Amino acid sequence: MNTTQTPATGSPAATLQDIIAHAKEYGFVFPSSEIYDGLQAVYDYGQNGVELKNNLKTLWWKAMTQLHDNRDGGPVVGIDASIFMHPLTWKASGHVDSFNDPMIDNRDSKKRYRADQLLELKAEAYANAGDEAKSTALLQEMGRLLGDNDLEGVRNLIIAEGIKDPVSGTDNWTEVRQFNLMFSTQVGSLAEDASLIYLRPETAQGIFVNFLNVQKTGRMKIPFGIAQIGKAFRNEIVARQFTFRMREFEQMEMQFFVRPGTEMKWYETWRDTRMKFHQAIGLPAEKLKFHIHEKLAHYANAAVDIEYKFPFGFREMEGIHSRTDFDLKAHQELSRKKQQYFDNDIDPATGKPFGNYVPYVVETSVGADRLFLAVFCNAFTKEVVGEGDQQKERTYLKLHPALAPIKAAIFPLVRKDGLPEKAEEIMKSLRFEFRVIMEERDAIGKRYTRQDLIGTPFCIAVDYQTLEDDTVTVRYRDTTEQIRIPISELKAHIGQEVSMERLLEKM
RNA sequence: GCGGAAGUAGCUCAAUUGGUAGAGCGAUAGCCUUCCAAGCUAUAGGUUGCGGGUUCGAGACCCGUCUUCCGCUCCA
Repeated sequence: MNTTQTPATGSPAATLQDIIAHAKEYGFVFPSSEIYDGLQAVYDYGQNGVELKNNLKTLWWKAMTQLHDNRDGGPVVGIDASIFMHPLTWKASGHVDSFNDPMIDNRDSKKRYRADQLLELKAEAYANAGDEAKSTALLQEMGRLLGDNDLEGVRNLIIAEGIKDPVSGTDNWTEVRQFNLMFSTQVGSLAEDASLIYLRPETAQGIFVNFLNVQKTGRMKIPFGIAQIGKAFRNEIVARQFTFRMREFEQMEMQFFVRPGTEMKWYETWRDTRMKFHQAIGLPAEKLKFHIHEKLAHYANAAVDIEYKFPFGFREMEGIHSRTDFDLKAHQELSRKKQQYFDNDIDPATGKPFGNYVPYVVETSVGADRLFLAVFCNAFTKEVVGEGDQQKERTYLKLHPALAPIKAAIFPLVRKDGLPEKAEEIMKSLRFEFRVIMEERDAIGKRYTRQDLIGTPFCIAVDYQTLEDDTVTVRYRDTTEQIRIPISELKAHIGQEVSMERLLEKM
């Protein structure tokens, strides 16, 4: 896997290591707090990475909100909910109860067990042997220890009870660990008054708890959607593969509220809409596929992933879930606030309005960091160019111009005779429209290459002819070919290609 | 979590048996220059991931630790 192969295209295959090295070397992704040896599974975006990521987020936002209005099946509006939420939120969502298990490993068998289940089995054995008192006492002791979060006590109890691993037959246990999905912190400036809250493990709940706020204040009619981009936090058991699985990550989620019974139609619609998005931004169809979930989460009645072929294989990039009315119903029960919608549309079956109901929800959830990684991997290109002795390797980022961090670089051919001044004039006229930079140092070939490495789609060269007739050459990144056009046409010419509109039109 | 590999300048990598840490590229400043990383000059940049040990002496050997990659495992 880590050997460099030469596929039929003549380009050496890019490995994840090449991509990680490139991402760091050219200011896209840095390991977090690297000067302190980094922090596992946490990364920072650099000066170019943040531009690319922002472009992806903007594009998603526009694709969701601008392209879906009330004339188009169902509008989508956005919100920005806070990361802190009332602790009961996570009780309602199921995150507190489902992901708080005390785990213990046996060092000899390498098997992992739930510590509470081991003790329950032992208690059951006592009960079966007729010693009800001992069984009850054990369960009570376990309950007390778990209640106090005394994990060492739980381990001691397991050993004291002589519980052995059924596989290895030994009691060579590791310490008991709580595999908390969620990060917790305290709210309250005084320690004794502080209460425990969580950093959200998904952005979806911020949408659910605001469902009625948006519906009422926006006079929204079902079906409609609420979109949100925001950070979420999860303690991953195994954090691996660069930015693919991070502890702090950014989600781009949209919850689409529908009339019960219509959810499968909308599920299919959104599944196809989202696939089109990924293809429109330049991810090739052969590197994308659907993966249907066989095992469904506690809240879903249908689920499919859109997977991208990363250098380490096909992996989930986006999930489309039919979440039923699970979340709104759970919030309704726990908060005792109705999460219902009165549907005035006439039901053709009865001739009466559909009436009150808790809406069903179709969710699309894509990881901004995973989308970034997919786009970055796909753009990373190594090509052998030239012939014979002139042959050399060329590396560049084949990013769609609308996604590139910098849209155009302006180079005076030489640093004299007024060319730098002319170049600066052009730069200043273009920078109101898009991100441009000017470079005058070093040989022009080197300047072209530097821009190739960060994916700048256009390089504008100012030469002596420019001084005579106000034309410049525009060099295309992917082909290195050049055309000569008047300065007055630059804005329109480049603007056309770097515009997000061209991408949105394809969706 | 288990097993394997690695960590030396911004990057890629050297450094014989344990004996003064180097090169290329890149970067920066200046000069030169009419188009694809290739001219000239100068400069900066390293307690060899971190901590301990062995030794007269450790980049190298030993222990621990952190980080990364690969394979398995896990992932509502």
